[in-house]
Amino acid sequence: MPELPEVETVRRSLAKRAVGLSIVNVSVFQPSVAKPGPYEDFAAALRGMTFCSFARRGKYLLAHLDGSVCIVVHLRMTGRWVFSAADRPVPKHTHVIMDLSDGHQLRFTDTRRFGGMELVAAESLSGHPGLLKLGVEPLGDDFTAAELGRLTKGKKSKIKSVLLDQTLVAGLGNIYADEALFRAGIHPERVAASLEDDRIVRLHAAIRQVLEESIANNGTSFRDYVDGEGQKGQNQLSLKVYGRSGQACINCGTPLAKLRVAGRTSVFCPRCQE
DNA sequence: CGGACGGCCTGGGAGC
DNA sequence: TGCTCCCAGGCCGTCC
Repeated sequence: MPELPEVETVRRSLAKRAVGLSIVNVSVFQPSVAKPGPYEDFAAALRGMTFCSFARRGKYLLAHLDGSVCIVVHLRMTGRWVFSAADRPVPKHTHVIMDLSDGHQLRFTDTRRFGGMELVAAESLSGHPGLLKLGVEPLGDDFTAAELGRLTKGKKSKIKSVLLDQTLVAGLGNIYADEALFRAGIHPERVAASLEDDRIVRLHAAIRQVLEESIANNGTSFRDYVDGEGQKGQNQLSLKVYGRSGQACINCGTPLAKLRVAGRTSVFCPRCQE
């Protein structure tokens, strides 16, 4: 499940490999993932353009071309965007292939087809409906403990819901929300407004810590995630609660509990988190 | 406002 | 072995 650290890892690998290369040809095999349609126009518009830079906002990947156009990519659950040798076998569920000027290819593959790419003019980027509503970048300077305090103030919803709300903090998903709450000792169902100042400070630090650690480990490859060169990450080895329901808490040995919060499975320690 | 739920999709695993 | 069912969870839309 690509969340902020995974998207950031893809961004870094693609920036390393694809910046400076231009698009020779675009093949679209699944029109619904290439917007706006018709896909022939999508392909034609990209032909001849050069990748200038790769940016990230929340879980969105932004590929800037020629300073005038941006490919807005969201990997959702199972999306992959991989720089590949052209003679490597094309994986099942590959929906878009871009042939690059050095003979390599950029391949967009997405088993479940929740993800996709959208061509947006640079001047319209700030008005993109997905990007427009995004909240603060959790690794940016604007995300302070005081800011987290403002975001939770008066919120009657559960803290897990707040952390997953992309319009408040952009980039956390189920894995890092659970991991951050565990490190901060906070129960996922705690009402956000009820958190004491010291808990907010701990949570703020925990969020940045779990994201930074995961980026350092090239992301979490629990199921489908790979980076921009098809490599798995290593952060799954550092997870303390996600996917460990029923196993012993690393702090106190209590079996980790599982609960459905905000429609998602939440794993936590019933003793360490309150 | 907040929460619950369905829809979008496929594959892997459990259970029979 | 093979069938059915459930689950994985990002985001949007709808409804209460």
